Amino acid sequence: MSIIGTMDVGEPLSLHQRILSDISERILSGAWAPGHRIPFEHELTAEYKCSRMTVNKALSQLAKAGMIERVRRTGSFVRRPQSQAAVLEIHDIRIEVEALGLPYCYERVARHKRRSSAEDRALLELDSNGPVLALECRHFAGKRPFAHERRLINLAAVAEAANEEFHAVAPGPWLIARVPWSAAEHRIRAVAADRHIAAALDIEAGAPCLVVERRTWSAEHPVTHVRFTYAAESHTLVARFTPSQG
Amino acid sequence: MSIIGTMDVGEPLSLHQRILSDISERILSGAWAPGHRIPFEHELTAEYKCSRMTVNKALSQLAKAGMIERVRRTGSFVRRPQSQAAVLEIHDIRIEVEALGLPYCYERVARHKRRSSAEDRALLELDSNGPVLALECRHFAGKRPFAHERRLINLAAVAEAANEEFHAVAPGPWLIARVPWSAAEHRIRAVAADRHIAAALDIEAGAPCLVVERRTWSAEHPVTHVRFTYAAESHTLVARFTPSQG
DNA sequence: GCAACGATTATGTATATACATATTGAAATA
DNA sequence: TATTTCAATATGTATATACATAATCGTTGC
Repeated sequence: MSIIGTMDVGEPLSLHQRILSDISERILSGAWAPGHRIPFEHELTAEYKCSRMTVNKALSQLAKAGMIERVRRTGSFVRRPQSQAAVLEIHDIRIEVEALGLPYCYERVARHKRRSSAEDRALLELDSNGPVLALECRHFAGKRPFAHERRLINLAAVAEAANEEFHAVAPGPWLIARVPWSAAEHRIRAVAADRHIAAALDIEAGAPCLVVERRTWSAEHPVTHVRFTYAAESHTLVARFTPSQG
Repeated sequence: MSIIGTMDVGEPLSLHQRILSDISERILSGAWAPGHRIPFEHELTAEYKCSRMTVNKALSQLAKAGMIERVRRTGSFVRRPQSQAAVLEIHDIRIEVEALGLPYCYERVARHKRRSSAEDRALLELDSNGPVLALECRHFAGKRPFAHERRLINLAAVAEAANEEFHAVAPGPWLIARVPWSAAEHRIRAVAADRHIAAALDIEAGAPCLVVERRTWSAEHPVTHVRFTYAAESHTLVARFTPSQG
């Protein structure tokens, strides 16, 4: 799946693809258990009647994906699944709402430009007290509030944000279209709604909420920190697996 | 990072690695913005004084990773980051607890073997009413309950589980060591603790909790469904980024 | 018996080459 | 002018080859 890419049954697979899917299928089905030595390159060369380079490319890819481990002079071995790594797709909120079949609506609640406070610097992992833009927004699914957004943008990294009101466009898509980001860190946790959040999401204070925080860097520079808060009933994150690697 | 692998500065990079890191660095830094046409293979061949095959392998890898898009006769182009995909590592609870520097302790609360009920079949996505093993466990960090586990195991897929009491070993590691799994789906959400969970985790009823549910398949067969519940203060999931793909 | 050494072997990396394939752009034709 | 055709071009895939590198095995020498 993830490693192999989509397998169109119709078209003729390339040799590379065929070797890849054959082997990973045998591993994932359990036919070749963890620790099993898979055939040597020269054996696969014979089996598939192709050059060693072709086999090598496929096995190297499986090794990079973490499904097998290769050791010189000894052979290639099926690795046991180690960590339960999953790919979590965190989409734009508009897309999530529209996937529910509900009309999406966005509201900018507040916008402040200021010198970064100590708290701002902690959230952004910023050294200097340069200017930041603080935003508060709400995202609606139909009439109901779907998510609350509290965001800081480092104006040293994204100067043009200072001229944007964010009345019509949400800061998330605005930033994605503009800033190539190179790293991000997400933190996901459950919290009880404080009064402010409860009012914004139209729920009871103390009700459980899902909080997704994201910090984004672009080439070493902190770009933005955002905290999304969802009412418990409104939202579930779904992560699809990947089987491999340690 | 994810695509490039760890970059040891000390050792001499292979040409392949050098091309890969050079190009992705230029993309991630923003020097080559989304839509930008990166040099043709024959130009890179000249720049790095290597064969086209070497360049091709590197570019193919970047394309597979979703950083660039390649179109014949036209060139290769930097893709814009589309979805905020993040890799969420869901480790074994013992490892998480020990990472906190606390002693880990496991308790099996209950164990029932039964024909699958309608609810069981819904959770496992099972068709037939074959036998299942229902387990309830608690995981401790020091003296405090850290997580509550409620698990169903499909005995049709893992018959040997019927003979295991799970007194000494937690079902998670036991299964991982035995069953090669090929797919998993995670659902993450916030809930209020009901009375049962509240008692198990030693928190107030109604307190916010983080719930991680996982369904696992092995070669088309449902293997297990597990629901972990964490008290809000005790746990934060951390997901690291990946920049690319659509 | 044990350490040192070299031969063997499987993988790692790179090259030159060949031909297939998709797309563009210009020339030829209707 | 509109359409078809064809050559040029960049990528896609595969081959044969070469040499490097790491680990193992068997032999030799102490």
